[in-house]
Amino acid sequence: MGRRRSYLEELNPAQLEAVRTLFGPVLVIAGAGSGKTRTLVYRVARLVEEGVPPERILLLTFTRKAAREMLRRASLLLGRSCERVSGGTFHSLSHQMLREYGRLIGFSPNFTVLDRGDAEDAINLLRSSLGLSEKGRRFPKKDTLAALFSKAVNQGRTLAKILEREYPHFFEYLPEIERLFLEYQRYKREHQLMDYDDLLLHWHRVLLEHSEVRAEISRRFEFIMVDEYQDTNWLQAEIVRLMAEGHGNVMVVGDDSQSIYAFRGANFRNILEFPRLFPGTRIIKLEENYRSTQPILDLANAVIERAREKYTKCLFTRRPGGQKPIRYRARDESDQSRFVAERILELREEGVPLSEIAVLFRAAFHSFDLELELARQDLPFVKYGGLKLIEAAHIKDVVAHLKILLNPFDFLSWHRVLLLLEGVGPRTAEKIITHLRASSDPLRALSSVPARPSYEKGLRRLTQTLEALRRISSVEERLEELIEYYRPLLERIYHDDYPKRERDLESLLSLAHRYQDLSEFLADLALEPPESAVADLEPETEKEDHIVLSTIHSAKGLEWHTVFVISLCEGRFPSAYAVASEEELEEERRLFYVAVTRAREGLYLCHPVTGYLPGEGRVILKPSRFLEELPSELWEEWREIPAEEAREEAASAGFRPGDLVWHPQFGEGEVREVLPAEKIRIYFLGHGEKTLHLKFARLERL
DNA sequence: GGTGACCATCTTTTT
DNA sequence: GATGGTCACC
Repeated sequence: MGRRRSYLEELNPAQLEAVRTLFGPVLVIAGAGSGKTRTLVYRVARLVEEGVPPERILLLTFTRKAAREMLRRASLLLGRSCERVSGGTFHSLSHQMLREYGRLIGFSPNFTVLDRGDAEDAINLLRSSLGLSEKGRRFPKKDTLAALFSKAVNQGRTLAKILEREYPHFFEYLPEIERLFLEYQRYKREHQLMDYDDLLLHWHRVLLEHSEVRAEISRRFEFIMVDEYQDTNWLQAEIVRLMAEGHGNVMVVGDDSQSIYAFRGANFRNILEFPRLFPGTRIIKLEENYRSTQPILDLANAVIERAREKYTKCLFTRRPGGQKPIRYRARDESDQSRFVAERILELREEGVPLSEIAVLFRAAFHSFDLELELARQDLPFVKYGGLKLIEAAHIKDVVAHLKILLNPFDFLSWHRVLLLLEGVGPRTAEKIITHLRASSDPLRALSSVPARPSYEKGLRRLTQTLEALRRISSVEERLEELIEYYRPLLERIYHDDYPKRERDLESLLSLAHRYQDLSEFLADLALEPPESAVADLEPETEKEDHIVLSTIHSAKGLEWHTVFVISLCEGRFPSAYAVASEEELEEERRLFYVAVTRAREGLYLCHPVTGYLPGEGRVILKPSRFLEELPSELWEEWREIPAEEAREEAASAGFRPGDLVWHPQFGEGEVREVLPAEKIRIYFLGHGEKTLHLKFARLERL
């Protein structure tokens, strides 16, 4: 009882209302840092406490990491039972449900999930077989086609409409593109394949067409909560509506100012539609910010104030004082890297743990230079976003074999696997596949494939390996055996850098360790890929103290003591691809808003004035318009003083007790005493007395 | 038909 | 830096 009292007392009135409203539809508009996660966590705890079986609560989050973190926190409040709460992403839930109910629309429980790369491969295959890739034609490439198809599904628009608006130069190919789209859908169905969009689409269809499933699901999940609702699309909203049809107990939480996934069909207006979808919705607004200091919040508010459309009000905080955001004008990218590394070293000196520092950027490749610098300085970091382990070609090779074991009709994977053999090219692979296709057991049929001498040996080795793998059940052992088989192929195909790639295979193996079930392993690889990028996937580093480098998209929902936003220049942020339309630009602005609201105490905004742009080489980079439009009283320019100059200046000018000074970290202070060995004791407002090195402290006289 | 070497191209963000 | 396309050669 005491525990319950105490946790409810920690909430403000709005949060409390959200936690206490258990029945009926609720929409929570939660500004950045307004204790949204805490509210969800407490509500889960509250439901469990009221006697709702945890597995009847469904918590839909943007990543599974987010779900796990929330359930962990709920467990701290109320004990282990909270971990049994059902949770995950829309995609993983749909996947799970389709394994159970997919039969109703003709899918075996062993269907294969295509990630983006797989989908592109399939499209490419069909594109050539339809004769659409003859040379001399400017027919769209596989990645464009995949993006196009995905948009059509996620935004619920026709191909013609999207082409007309966004790819007018391809409009002449509309009939062919439409044919390819149909062909792609047929191909997936025929081979028991689903891409990301199909997971949602098919689950939606099951719900729509089978009222008995809807009823069952409503009983199974009596309470539904959705986080980051501003980043859902119409299809996801529909899924929620249908799943909750029996009871209407749905709480969605979101912030329209943080909507950053329009490019994949998310629509922040979904938030406003919610009350229409669920009549009688209670709306609760969380506007008090518990995260950032006032100067950071002032800047954030200024960013979002310029947004064309916004629905939430200004955030306020009770954390006055603190250091103004600092803007740094770097000569070039390496100067920017040096600057960031130096500040990080200083912060560490001041006692800020590395895990409390993050560097954020618009696109994954913006941090390449910094990564080198951090490595030179021996500063440990983990990078999120960008090329993931699972996307590396050699990992996909290995995984394709596993997919075949699970779904022998996955001829897309067959294609990939066969191409690896020496002496087998696209034509031969297709010929072999035609043979396999005729059989009801393609794996078995492999041994009877008529083979030419040039590749007979390789084919036989593949056959034997697959046969052997079929008899093993442990995921880890299977993978070990498979890597044994694959290693010689790896060395032949990637002869330039195979040792590096071999290490990735080891990482994959260590991931497999946790799994008993192959289908689970493969599904997780596709739906919840390990977030960190290639090559730093050591489980040990997870616990170590390290800096986070992350794309802003991957940093959503997280916070740090100090945040650096780098490469804030035109063409990079906002991205050159996003300046064409007002809407895209608005999304870039919200992205910037998300970036700055990640910071609690310290915020650095960096922009190199020269750098490389694709195609043009080294050019002058203009500061990002998002920086330029900020009122100058909201930030301070970092004044770089070379260490030697600073020392001379300090020595010659000579600080005296009573002098007023300013320090970038601690703000305004008064000199108390000048100590030997270039040290100085200063009293800072709000920070107390500090002893600083004149050599390192960048003091300014006031 | 397959391979390997050379060239150009273009790099957003994610389930 | 990786991918795609083209070409010469086996």
